[in-house]
Amino acid sequence: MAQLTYKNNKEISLVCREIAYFLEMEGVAFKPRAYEKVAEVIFDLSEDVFDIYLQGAQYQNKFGTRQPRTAKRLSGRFSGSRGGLKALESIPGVGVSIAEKVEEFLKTGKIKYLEDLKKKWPVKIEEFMAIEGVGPKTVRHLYEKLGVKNLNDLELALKKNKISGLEGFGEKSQEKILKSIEFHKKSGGRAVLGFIMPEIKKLEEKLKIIKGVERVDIAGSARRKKETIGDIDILIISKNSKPVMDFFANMPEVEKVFAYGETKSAVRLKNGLDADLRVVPPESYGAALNYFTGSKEHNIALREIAGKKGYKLNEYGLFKGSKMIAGKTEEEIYEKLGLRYIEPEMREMQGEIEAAKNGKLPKLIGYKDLMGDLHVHSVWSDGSNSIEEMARAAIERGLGYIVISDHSKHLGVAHGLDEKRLKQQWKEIDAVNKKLEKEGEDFKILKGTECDILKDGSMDFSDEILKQFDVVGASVHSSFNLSEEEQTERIKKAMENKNVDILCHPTGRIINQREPYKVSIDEIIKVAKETGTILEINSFPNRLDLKDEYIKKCVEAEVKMSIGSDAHLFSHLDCAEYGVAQARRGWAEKKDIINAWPIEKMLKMLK
DNA sequence: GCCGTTTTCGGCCCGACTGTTTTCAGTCG
Repeated sequence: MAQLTYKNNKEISLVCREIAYFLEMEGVAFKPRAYEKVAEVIFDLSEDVFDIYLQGAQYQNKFGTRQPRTAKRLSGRFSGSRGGLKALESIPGVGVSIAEKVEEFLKTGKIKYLEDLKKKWPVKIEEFMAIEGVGPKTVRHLYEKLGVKNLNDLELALKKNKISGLEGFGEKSQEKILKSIEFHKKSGGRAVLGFIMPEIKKLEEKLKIIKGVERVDIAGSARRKKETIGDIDILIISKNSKPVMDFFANMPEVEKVFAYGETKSAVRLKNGLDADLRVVPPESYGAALNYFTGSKEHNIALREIAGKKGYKLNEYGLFKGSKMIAGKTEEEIYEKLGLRYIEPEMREMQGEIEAAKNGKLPKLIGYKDLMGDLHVHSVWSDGSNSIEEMARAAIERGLGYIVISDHSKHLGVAHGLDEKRLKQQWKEIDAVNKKLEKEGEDFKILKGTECDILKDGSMDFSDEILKQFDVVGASVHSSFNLSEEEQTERIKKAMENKNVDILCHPTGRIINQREPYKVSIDEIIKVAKETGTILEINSFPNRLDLKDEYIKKCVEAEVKMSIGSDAHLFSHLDCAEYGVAQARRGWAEKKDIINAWPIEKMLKMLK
């Protein structure tokens, strides 16, 4: 095989997307959608396309019985894959032609087809696509008429007032594009769901009390519980939409109104987020909720299924001819399509449609299933509340146990505990336990630690100390920049310690702030299985570490996980909700999460 | 360009809103 250049999925996804844009620009029918679809699939793929091309083998079962076309054409029957073109074609949406282009990209770092398009249209297409309201057709128009090739050119043309004179463009178009560019320059991407949720709930409450509003639902990626959201989608049931729209567009939180219609409005809020509002009548509630929840790809798949059954699905209902056969609830729509009901957190085109068809959907862990919290801090290290305060807050939330897991001495900035203070802390835990027991509380505080994994993989406490804890968590808090091999070895060594029960926030990422450290997650999962180490789903809103696709891998590998709030303040205990959401996005059931179990069973699972 | 419980041709999700039109194309979700 010729020398290959490594390309990650993002890069491959991007070139497919670029091709899609250029074809769209040329007005080519259907092809753009084909490339776009592949771009999305590859972007979301957890395996590297590069690896699939090289090996292909273990990848085969992921998409079930899907057979590559070339294989069938060449030999009439599929004879297993060892990578190459055939393996690429087993990726959904990839056929002969796209497989060849991906291969070319891996072999030469370029795709002639795309290079030719770029020569023909020397514009920075992906730059333009980030601008709200500008699509491929507009780009073509601007290039042909004004020679605009990039955002700088566009800004210049706008400032010189050149756009509004063009055919099909007026004053407002010019204004709109200029505003979009300005916003794009200062906007910082997506908001962390757990951080923005309080504001969303406030908004929801405000809308609920408008006269005539029967129901308000937050849909979109917030309902799917994505880690971050790009905008807020709100669905309202009301027979009279006008007052709702008026209220919405005139709220003090609104900075700018993009669209104002009878059933649909869109605004930008002062906090920088966009909010879309849709008002529908009660009989369409389920259809609208389904449509507005997404994901877009999931919706498209549903509509395709509807189409094949001779139905039509839109946000108003499921129709056979002009007769509505479902729409009031989401459940009846799925049922009429021959599918089991799919929870919002799973609607990401990760095989849920297939599973719903075959009755193989998991019974996801529920938001009320947690019986304890395995990751709680106190004033003993960097927390803000006492052990007793944390315990009482946990009791209020219906939990039966918490693990006080303060930092170890190596983490000086967090006031980590040394052996001496540790002994004192244990005394306090015993005392509070006794006090609570006297009060008749059925609650237990467990002695734990979030012990640093040192650079060489050894632990910050000796085995002699570690074995005295009820629960030992181990975390990487330093030396983030090791090579993947070194970091993986370091963590493996910690997991192999017979006293280490839980690997905390296994990849160390902080959303919108810090990339994960380089580590082989597959290796970690393998070692977790071998050593019986639990992997944590850290629930803090900007950690959510493990992420959903890794959770799914754990579920498949039968590696057990824990959900920890990582609370540094009693109110942070509520963050566990986001950990559960994350677990649900990773298809986890109660059996996969050890703190959804009673305390005795949970403790037995530890080393 | 991809795909198949309408299988190797002939389809491809669907509707709202905007701006510039006077019936529609472009964009978005």
